[in-house]
Amino acid sequence: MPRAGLSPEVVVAEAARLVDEVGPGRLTLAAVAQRFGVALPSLYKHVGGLEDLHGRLALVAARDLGTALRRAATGKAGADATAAVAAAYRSYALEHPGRYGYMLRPRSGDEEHTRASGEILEVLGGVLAGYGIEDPGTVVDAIRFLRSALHGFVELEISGGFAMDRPVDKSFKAAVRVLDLALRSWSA
Amino acid sequence: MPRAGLSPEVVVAEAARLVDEVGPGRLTLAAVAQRFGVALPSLYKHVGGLEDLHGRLALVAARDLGTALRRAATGKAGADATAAVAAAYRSYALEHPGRYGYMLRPRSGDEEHTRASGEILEVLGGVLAGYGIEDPGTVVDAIRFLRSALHGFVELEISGGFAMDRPVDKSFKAAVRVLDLALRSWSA
DNA sequence: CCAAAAAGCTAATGGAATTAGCCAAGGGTG
DNA sequence: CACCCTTGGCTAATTCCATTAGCTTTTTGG
Repeated sequence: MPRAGLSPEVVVAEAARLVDEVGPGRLTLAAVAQRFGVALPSLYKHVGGLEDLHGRLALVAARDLGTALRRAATGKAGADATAAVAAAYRSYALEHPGRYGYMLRPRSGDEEHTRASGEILEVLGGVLAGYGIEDPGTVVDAIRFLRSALHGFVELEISGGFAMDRPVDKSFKAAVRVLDLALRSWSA
Repeated sequence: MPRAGLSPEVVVAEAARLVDEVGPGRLTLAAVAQRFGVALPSLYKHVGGLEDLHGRLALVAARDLGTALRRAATGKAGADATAAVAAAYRSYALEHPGRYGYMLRPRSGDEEHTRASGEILEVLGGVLAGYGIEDPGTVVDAIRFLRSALHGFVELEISGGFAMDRPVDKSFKAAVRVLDLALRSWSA
């Protein structure tokens, strides 16, 4: 029997692809194994089980989203930065709805996930810097608000929560506009 | 064997209580049956299965949240209404994190859920009316923005996404303040 | 009082996760 | 080159859950 060439990274990457297709909550080790043409228990040589796999997906999502946001934000400031980061956030979530759904459910005590999340927050903090928001408490409030709006929007969009007869793109544009507005006048 | 006095409503209510305790994704028919001291298959006399139960929880959540918001909004306008509705939204989600997690995952084609969601949107629309937002497209945009911010905030809070050293209450107050600000200047 | 619907039950099936333990592949060392 | 031992696959067995089928008892309405 030739070997399948698995590794934790390969397994997680395939699981991520799979979950983006079938949706979060429908990820099974059985389906992952099938994709590799491998028996289910073989996966346990690379990941610790289903829970562990979920946690690894959370890490992948947080990391990839963080780098996407970082890329989008570089060289921009103010409204430009807000728009670019928001668009990147939405794009990532829409293109990877499965893994995105796991992002907020890391393995408890996952150091790396904490770091990856910190990267996301740092990018958002960088956006805020362009608005002259300085006071530490205020920065946290603004980051939380920005993240809430972005997360809420994409999750509602992914789950089909925007059923009214109006292009979601337009609503997103409007949301970005008003986010910029809110940030500009935050200190006031 | 005496009867357990089950009914669809009773089963769903108990499942809702259970899922608020154990968290969404950890709801099993086995656990529900155990709560009633009943064999698992007995539940199938009242609900159509696990998927069906999920959908019913989604309906309960949408309905209850809708009435909570409606109550909070009555007799208020402008910033008061925004604050009251936002607080009610957050309270409901924090007190019922399990069922809240199912709210956006109705059985496909569930008429009643659509109606219940419509009630929520109507309340939010009522809040917007107090800000003089009139243009239909704009109203939809604003409703979506408001809902995104609220949903995103409570979901991040529930999932432990607010780890930074700052009381979440303060951040929520700030979010409500800036939401009011955004709505006031939406037309501008 | 009886019949039939409703509400429980047990039994059987199937799928998924997990654990244990076996065996071959293949890489490094003598 | 041969050997060993780590690694990565396998099968088998267990457990848990969901689901379906079919039986029995309760309840209720005529």
